[in-house]
This record gives sequence, C-alpha cells and structure tokens, in this order.
Amino acid sequence: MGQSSIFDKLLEEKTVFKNKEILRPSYTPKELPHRKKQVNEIARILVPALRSETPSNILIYGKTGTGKTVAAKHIGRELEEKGEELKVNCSVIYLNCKVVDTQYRVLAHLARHFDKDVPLTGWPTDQVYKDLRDALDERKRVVTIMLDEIDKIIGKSGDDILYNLSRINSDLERAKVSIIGISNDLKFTEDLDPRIKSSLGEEDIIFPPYNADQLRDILTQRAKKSIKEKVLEDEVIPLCAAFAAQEHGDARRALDLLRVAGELAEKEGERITEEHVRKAQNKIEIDRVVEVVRTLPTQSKLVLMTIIKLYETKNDSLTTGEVYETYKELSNHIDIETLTQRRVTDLISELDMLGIVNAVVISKGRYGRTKEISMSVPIEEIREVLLEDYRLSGLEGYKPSIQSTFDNDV
DNA sequence: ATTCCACAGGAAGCGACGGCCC
DNA sequence: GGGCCGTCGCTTCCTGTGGAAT
Repeated sequence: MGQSSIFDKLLEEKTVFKNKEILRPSYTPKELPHRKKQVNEIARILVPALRSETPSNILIYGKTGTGKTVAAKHIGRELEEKGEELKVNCSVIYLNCKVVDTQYRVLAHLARHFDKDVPLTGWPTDQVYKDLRDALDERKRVVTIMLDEIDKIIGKSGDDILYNLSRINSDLERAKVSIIGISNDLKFTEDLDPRIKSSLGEEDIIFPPYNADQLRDILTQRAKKSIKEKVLEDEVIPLCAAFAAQEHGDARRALDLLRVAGELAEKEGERITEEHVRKAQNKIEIDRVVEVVRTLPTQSKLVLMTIIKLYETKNDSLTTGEVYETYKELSNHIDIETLTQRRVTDLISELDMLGIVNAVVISKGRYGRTKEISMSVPIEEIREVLLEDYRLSGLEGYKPSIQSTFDNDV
C-alpha cells in the first residue's frame, strides 16, 4: 500500500456522519423531547435563585438514560445565562459522586471551583469546609450544587457531606446554597438520616423511562444533525429504539447503538442497515466488558481467571468455597499473594456488580449458604484479555486440580 | 421443631502511601 | 523532619441466616 493512499482512504470513509459528537451522551441538545414537564418543574423550583432567594432543594429520580443529567445540565446552563443577563450572581456547580466519592473530595472539588487551592489529600476535612464556606460567603450569590449519582456516595462518609451541605446555609451570611440530588436508585433515601432526607427532598421530580416511540423521536432529532440523510435506512432508528426500550428505556443505549451502527457501516463503506444495529448491540457489550477487564487489578483478574477455568471444566455454576480453593492453588502456582476468603468474596461481588459474572446468594439447606457464581459474558474474549497481563501468563493452559465434592461420592 | 452447614457480609482497624502543616 | 490527615486494599473477628436434614 503506497503512503499517499492512507489518507485518501480515510477521507473517503467519511461518508456516514456529519457530526458524530451529537450522538455522544455528553452532548447536551437545546431541545429535550418528552421532558418538557420535568424541565419546567425544575425551572419553576429554581426561579427564586434569579431573585437572589434560596430555591428549595430537589431530588431527581430516574433510571440510567432517562435524561436526568442532560436535563439538569441544560437547566443549569440556562439559569447561569439568565443570571448573567439580569446581573444576578447565581452559579451552578455540577459534580458526579461516582467520581468525586468522599466527603473530603466533594468539599475540595467545590472549594476549587471558587479558586481555593485545596490539595488532593492532607488537610483535615473541616479545614476544607471552612475554606469553602468563606469562599462562598465572599459575596452575595446563589449557588446551586448538583450532585449526580448521589446514591453512590451515601453509605460511605456520604451522610456527613449531605448533612453538612444541607445545613451550610445557616453558616452563611451573604451567599445561599441549594442542592439538587440526582439518583438512579428510587429507594436510596430509605437508609438516609431522616433529617437529611427531609431537607434534601423538599421537592421530588421523577424521570420515567422512555418508551420506544419517545426514543424514536430522540434519535430522529439527533440523527438529523449528525448523520447524512441518504445513508440511513428506514428501519434503523425504530430498531435502535426497540432495543433500547427493552433495556428500561435507556436513551443513552439508543444513541450508542445508532452511533456504533454508523461506525460499523462506515468501515464497510455502506449505508446503515438493520444488520449493523444488531452487530452494534453485540459489539457495545463486548467492548465494555473487555475494557473493564483490562483495567481490573491483578487480584480481581486472578479471581476472574479462576472462575473461568472452573466454569469451563465443570460447566455448572460454582460456589465461593470452590472458587476460593482453586484461587489458592492458582495464586501459589504463579507466585501471587493469596488473599483471605473474606476479601475474595468482596472481589467476586465486585465482578458481579460490573456484570462480568453472576453471583446470587442461595441456600443449600443442610449444606450451607453460599453464592452461586456463573459467567455472564462470553469466556473466550475475556480469557485472551486476562492472559495479556504478564503476571497471569503463567496460567495459560494450566489445569486446576478439582477436589471431589463430597456429595458425589456418597 | 430443631439443628447446623457454609458461607454472607458488617465492624474495626492496620499499614502503606501521598500529601498537608509547622 | 515529625506529626497529622484522608484513602485504599486488606485482615481479623464477628454475627447472621435459608432451608434440607434429622
């Protein structure tokens, strides 16, 4: 292949998308179809900010891909713009509690927003709190703090942050603070301190899942700006919508499907077809899992490897005990520190939460209580990724010895 | 009705690390 | 450099439990 043809070929390929960014979940469109009611409701609650009064705190509920984050950011932006226009000092701070996941980090993040120099670690937490409070109170203003995925933070030191933030107003002279909590979990307030619960949930907004028709509207709206008209076959959008509707009406999934289908079509230099959507469905899942597995810590990888090896030879679901026995053997074999069973239990639970394995607690009556573990994704791809880790490469082809379980020789 | 297995999973806390302060 | 602080991965110790077997 001649050098000059490399770019020629790539340029030719650019036949599907006009602007791919629009299909990414991070893109915030101007219009949010089928969310007018929620948007208006939130706006109504936040209006006082424009009159320099404290708005009520809000809790927003809804499953993934129901537009909570997009709606919140959208409103936040509008609020700031309007504030500027009216010469009212009101600002919106967005942060994701899955990333910023401790009290210290939340406070530090907020303080940094006001140009305070707070280190990643090292200061006592109340020092950061004081800095934040002083920074806030420097002038008259209304600050709206959006805590996305707020359910990820409670149960840690999270209660404290929510408590501190919700009563920060009584510590302020000039500034005012309101909080918007965004949660995937409808019941997360249940194990929350009732005081926080009532102050945080002054107003509740629910984002119901989209149905297939609504998803279709969303996709059509975005496709118009992002994909060239003539390459999109008619069935594609309805199919993306249908697939995503099955996954609890997840608009993010719908957009991903359309985007990946487009990428696949682009590679083959074709129009986007139904077939591409089906392939995309598969590819998204595998890509996700491969990426997750690749970035797993070694011990988790080893536990996963153990499960794979056992699952293959036994072809049946496993128990924690079995996995742990073999894990011990494998870790010795490749000279990796052996963790306790308690820790391995946690690692298995983490793999479960990542959707790589299935772990269900079952009771076998007389024979105890355990987790029933099985793989929930294709084994082959994963094994390959695991073996890429040099510390695990010694396990290639290694067959674990399987202890006879007592119930088959009685 | 009781017993008892094989764990689940909570609580506490340890040591290392990276960072602050003085 | 010494004394703290927050965070992480981990261990130790622990109490709790669904349901087959008795």
